[in-house]
Amino acid sequence: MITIYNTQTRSKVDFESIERGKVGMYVCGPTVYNYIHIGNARTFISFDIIRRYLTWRGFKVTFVQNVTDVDDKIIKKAAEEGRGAAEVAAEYTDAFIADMRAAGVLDPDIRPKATEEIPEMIDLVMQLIEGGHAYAVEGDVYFAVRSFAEYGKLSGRKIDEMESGHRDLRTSGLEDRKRDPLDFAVWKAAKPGEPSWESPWGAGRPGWHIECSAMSRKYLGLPFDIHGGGADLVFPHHENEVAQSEAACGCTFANYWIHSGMLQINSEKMSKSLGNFLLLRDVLETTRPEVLRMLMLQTHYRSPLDFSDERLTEAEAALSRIVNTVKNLEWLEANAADIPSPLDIRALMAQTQTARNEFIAAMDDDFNTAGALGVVFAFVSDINAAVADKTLSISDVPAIYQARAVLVELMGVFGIALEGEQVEAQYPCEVVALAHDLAGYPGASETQAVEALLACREQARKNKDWALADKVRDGLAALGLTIEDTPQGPRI
RNA sequence: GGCGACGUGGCCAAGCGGUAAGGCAGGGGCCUGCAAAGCCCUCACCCCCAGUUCGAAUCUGGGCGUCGCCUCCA
Repeated sequence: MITIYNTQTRSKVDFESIERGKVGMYVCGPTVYNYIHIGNARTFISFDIIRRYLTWRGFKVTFVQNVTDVDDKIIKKAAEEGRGAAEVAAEYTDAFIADMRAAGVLDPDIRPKATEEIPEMIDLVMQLIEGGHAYAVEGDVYFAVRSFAEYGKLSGRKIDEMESGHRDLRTSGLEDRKRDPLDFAVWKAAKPGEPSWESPWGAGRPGWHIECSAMSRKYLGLPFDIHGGGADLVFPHHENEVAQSEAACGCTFANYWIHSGMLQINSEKMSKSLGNFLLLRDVLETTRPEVLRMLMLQTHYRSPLDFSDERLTEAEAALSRIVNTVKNLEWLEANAADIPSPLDIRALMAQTQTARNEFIAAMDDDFNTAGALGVVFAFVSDINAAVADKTLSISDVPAIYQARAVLVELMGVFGIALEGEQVEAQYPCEVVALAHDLAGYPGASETQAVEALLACREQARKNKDWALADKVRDGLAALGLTIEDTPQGPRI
């Protein structure tokens, strides 16, 4: 059973998807007015790992991430640069997608753009007005927070407390048009020169919050399973999404709210004023994406994560420990000799099994990547110790192969590909997982050992490593097993 | 002022009532032509105080400290 910390209940709860075996997931994407920064990357990588894990655990995940391509900041940027807002948005949308791919983040299944979903947003606004949850004022439309009794339930705030404690709610004249200072715009009247769409309230554009409400509803339906984003979006963005969506449909919006912690640089908040604002693309100039991921894996996704060059260096060293072990195992497989074995195969296979189980236990517990990574390292130590200074026998190859396959598989769940050619355990992992599950994996059965051995030989043949392939065949022959190569593959 | 999070070895970090994972760095040894990698050993009374309990890093209360959100923000 997977447990997830739900922001709304502020507790870890068992995860049950709405539809058995399927998960609908929505993660707020960026507003494309600049290249994304390393903090954005933390959030997106966190959810990439969550998505990969759910997929690996057997869920069919539908992952939706929007691009907010119409917004005040984009308009401002365009004005500064003397060009169109659409042009600015298009440039940074492309850059965003390129940056995500460079960081090893899988593409979402659906990546809606706000500007292409305007009719759905207008529909939603109309619904809110009809339901008495929103009102139009001179071309603007505001959501009436007092009309939604549960306003504040996600972020744990109460309307009255917010108003009494709020600093400067009534400073601008604009606020007077609202019935309540906390009411927020769901539709904004266009000023001259701004991008706009026709609507029942005149030319204008959608408010930020309504975009996500409309797009998530359209592509996932309500309610859906998981809504995610950075912790700084809890209020007001997500709170407002809940209010709009639930006021309109009269149902629950999202069952689980997952928020990733903020990234800090050298223990300080990242901000332009502090001069410590790091773009993802700049970091990736000098850092491999696996190393960045490794750094992020070492901290739980909900905790603040401190980013620094020192930590990057440490992450690189840590990763190389795993890589070295994989390389070592590859070498051992290729150089197994026809001699009596000094290796305790059963122990190694049991450790492989334990590692896989404990990895799952850690990840099932609210995606505890740091704990899971600890399991991986413990496994690496087990392997290294088992194999240290030994000349291995042909008969050890299945156990070695399995250990390596699982190591690669588990790191693959994190989105770190250790190597791709020899072991077919690189992502998509669900295929591998399925195969293992069907075989009652992991176990130490002869059948599996033989299968692993056959796979090994096939790989060797593919690499035209005839010496190794023949060694495997001879080794099996010595055990009384004869391999026959058929058009469908090897058979015993 | 309101809401919330956190404080574990030199650094990072898991831990969710039963006697401190893991990584990085450091020290000693082994292996090695040298090195790298690796192996073995070594390095913590978990911010302070009080309480609950047979037993607490883990629960409760009170301190001290750090940070985040409350405004656009991943």
